Amino acid sequence: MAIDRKEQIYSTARTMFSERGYPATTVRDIARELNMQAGSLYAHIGSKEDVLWEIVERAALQFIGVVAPIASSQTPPADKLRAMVRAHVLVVADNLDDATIFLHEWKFLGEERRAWVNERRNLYEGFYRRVIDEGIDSGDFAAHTDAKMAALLVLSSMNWLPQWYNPAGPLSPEEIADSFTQTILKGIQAPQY
Amino acid sequence: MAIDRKEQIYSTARTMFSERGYPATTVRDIARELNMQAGSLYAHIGSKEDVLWEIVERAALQFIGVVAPIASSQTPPADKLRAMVRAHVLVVADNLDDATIFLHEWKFLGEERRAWVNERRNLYEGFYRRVIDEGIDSGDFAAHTDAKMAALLVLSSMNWLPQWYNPAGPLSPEEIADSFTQTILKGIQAPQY
DNA sequence: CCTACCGATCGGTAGG
DNA sequence: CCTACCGATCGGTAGG
Repeated sequence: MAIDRKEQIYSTARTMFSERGYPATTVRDIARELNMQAGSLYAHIGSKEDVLWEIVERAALQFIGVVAPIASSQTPPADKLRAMVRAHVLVVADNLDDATIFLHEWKFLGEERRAWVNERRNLYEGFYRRVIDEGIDSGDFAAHTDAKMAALLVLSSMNWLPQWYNPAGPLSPEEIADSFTQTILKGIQAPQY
Repeated sequence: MAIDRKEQIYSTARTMFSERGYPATTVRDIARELNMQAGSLYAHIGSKEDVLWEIVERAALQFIGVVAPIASSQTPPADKLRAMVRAHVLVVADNLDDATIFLHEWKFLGEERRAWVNERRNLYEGFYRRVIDEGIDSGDFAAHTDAKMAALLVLSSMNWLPQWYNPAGPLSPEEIADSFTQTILKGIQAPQY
């Protein structure tokens, strides 16, 4: 059984960055949890920021990797949006700490890395904006729908999820996703004749 | 013109706590901005945490103070919810830094103060849960509405607002509030006969 | 992975 | 409000 020290360091960092935040977590906190000396960490990591970066980058690519194929598929807009939100919520539920760090700790990265994150965020948000535009064009969603605001409503509910979601709670990720999308879809759907 | 040093310190702290976060802001950062020595701050403040506390407490009381009267008024549920969200968004728009700090930096307070914040949060969220319950009872909202999830949708959109709202942007606070509540209200309204 | 340590910086205080 | 300073701690490195 290969005990991968590097994985342990990242796992501990994930928990601590998520709970206390990046600046309030010290390399000594991480080392202590693993019964190591602070300096010994640097046999496995480049810097504290490198650890944050790897977590953030991984999370960004995971969200995009899961949602992009759905966004570019040929599916009716309402079904597509439902599938995207569901995929997103499942990733969050399985990677709560990564999602929290991705949403709140990326600002402590250096300038270049921060710029990279911003690009991916815009890309990701575009997926949602576009499905809603598709729905307006196809007549599935009401013509007066403000695509930007509707996308923001979807993204807000997903981004706030890590703050309250409890894996031990009564609601499954699927139920949460369905509840949100059901209300929002009904809220933006075109009048039925 | 009385230059209130204490107010200047709090004003600077508000900006910095909001932008960099509490742990990443040092008392020397605040002092430097005001052309003071770090030690001189302590003629006006008790501790760094006291400054955070005063900001968080003030924000909490402001949100509750503005929304509670509406929540307890005799108004049709849909109108009431609209008015509550509008009041909330106006407070956020006028106090962006306080809202950000209230939402994200309160966890760096000591245990007692953190508990106080948690109580007010629950109280505040209850206002929204209850209006939605009222609407379900009165038949204004669909009987199958999940009040908890609907309230969460409202609160999520409001809580994410400080992350993207731009006072120089094209949307007024009223327009933002109306857009969100319009979609959500339509999403949870009872079928019309 | 440890010992030992670096320069820098932290929140805060004493004494004017 | 400044000077001068406190003990503690920070991220990180050298040299084994």
